[in-house]
Amino acid sequence: MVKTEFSPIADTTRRAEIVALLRRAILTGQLEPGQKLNELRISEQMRVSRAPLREAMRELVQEGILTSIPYAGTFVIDVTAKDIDDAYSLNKVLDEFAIEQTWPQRDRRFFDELDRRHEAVKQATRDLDTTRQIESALQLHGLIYEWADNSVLLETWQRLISRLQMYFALHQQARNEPVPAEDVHETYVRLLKGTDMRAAQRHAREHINLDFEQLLSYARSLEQRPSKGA
Amino acid sequence: MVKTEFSPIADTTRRAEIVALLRRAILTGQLEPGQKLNELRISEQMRVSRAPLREAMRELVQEGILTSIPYAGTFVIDVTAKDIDDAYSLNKVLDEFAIEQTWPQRDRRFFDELDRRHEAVKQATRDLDTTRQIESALQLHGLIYEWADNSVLLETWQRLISRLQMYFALHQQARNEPVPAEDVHETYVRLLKGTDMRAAQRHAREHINLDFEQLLSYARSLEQRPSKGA
DNA sequence: TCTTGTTAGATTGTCGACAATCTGATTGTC
DNA sequence: GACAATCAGATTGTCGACAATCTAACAAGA
Repeated sequence: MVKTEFSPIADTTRRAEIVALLRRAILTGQLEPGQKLNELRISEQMRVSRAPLREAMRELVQEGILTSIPYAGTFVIDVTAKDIDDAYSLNKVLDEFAIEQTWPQRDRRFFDELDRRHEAVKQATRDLDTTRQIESALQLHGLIYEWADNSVLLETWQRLISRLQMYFALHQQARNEPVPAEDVHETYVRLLKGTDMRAAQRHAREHINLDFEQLLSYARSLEQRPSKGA
Repeated sequence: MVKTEFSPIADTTRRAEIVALLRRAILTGQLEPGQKLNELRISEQMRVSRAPLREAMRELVQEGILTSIPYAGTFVIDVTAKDIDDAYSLNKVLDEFAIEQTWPQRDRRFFDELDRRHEAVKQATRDLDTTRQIESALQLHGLIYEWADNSVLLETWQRLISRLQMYFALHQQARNEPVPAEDVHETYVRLLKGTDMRAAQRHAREHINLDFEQLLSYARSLEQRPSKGA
């Protein structure tokens, strides 16, 4: 008897699709921070009623990328330098923990998946597809969380990553430069395959440091010149 | 001119009240793990329509204490020993981080608040009010998170605490014993007031350890004899 | 001129009804 | 009797309309 593995079938509710659409629009920067989401207009554009749209928005509010004020509206969260700094410092701690938990569980499948995701980043870089580059880089980084076998940790990471992805997308969009050509993940992958856990943890911390420094300076520059809002 | 400070007025939507009602029912164990929430029945009991109820349930799903299966229903999450273990080990890491961040920011107001919350726990203990004892103990423990001045960390803690409160309530409910009379938080409070940060971190880790061990053995005993479901 | 009261328009919150889907029992067939 | 097809009931998902609330413009009065 062949042992076939079936993945869960897709959610077939409008609500789930709306969540996916909105999330993507926010995380890619199509919807700007602070922007108000008009329920009537969006529901007409999507050809759905307001009920599933509102339920979807509730989910994204709890997910932390929308914020809601009763009778006033629902808005894309604002990005402050402090938010980025907070997320960043927590991320350092979680990374260390995730690596520690994952370390003894690394096996052939782990290394294969590591290579696969690393390759995806390199491909996106070659294609000059910044959005996919950000997504795939976070996917690569998320492997240690998936492998740590701790559902609460994984959830926490995914909430964090929503914001980070948004920050990175805005950053990329703003500076509008060609993506870095060199492969900044080479060392990270190599150390995760090695035998020195401390070294891997240290590198993760410093490596992330680098990316965040750019983000922070960008966010600070935004706050120098506060926008008038949408 | 007197400078009066006003706190934001309460949310006046039905949705917000429903969220509060449901959350309380779940976290105090009135609604059992795995139990299905019938939308029609609950909406009739609360005298509201299903729309705000469903939106409230979406929020609690994202909060991690409900789980939803399309066209099947929304259920209170199941509590497995692994979940508790996962939450527990993450909590240790976060505690350490929270103490580290809070340490340099401790001031008079911090110590006063610490005493106030400690007193609340002792009062609930004297009153033999187990529900309030759990709540106030978690409040005491949460002070280091509120003081760490990291919004992402605080959010993470609050998500974690929802589950922990549920676990503790179920545990208390199950063993049905009088609450411990001795004051297990005395040392914790004293160390947070002291000068040895490492000692405080170490104690937090071990102190939590104790509580969790009880929880874990309880959860494991449940899994030995799986319930038939509601 | 500044403040306060009013009003119209737009938007969010809530409701009741209908459509889509699931579950379990029943029926019919081999 | 075992099994598949069908059907009724219950429940969730979605819709369109109405109620409650907010915002901004305007008018009235000190």
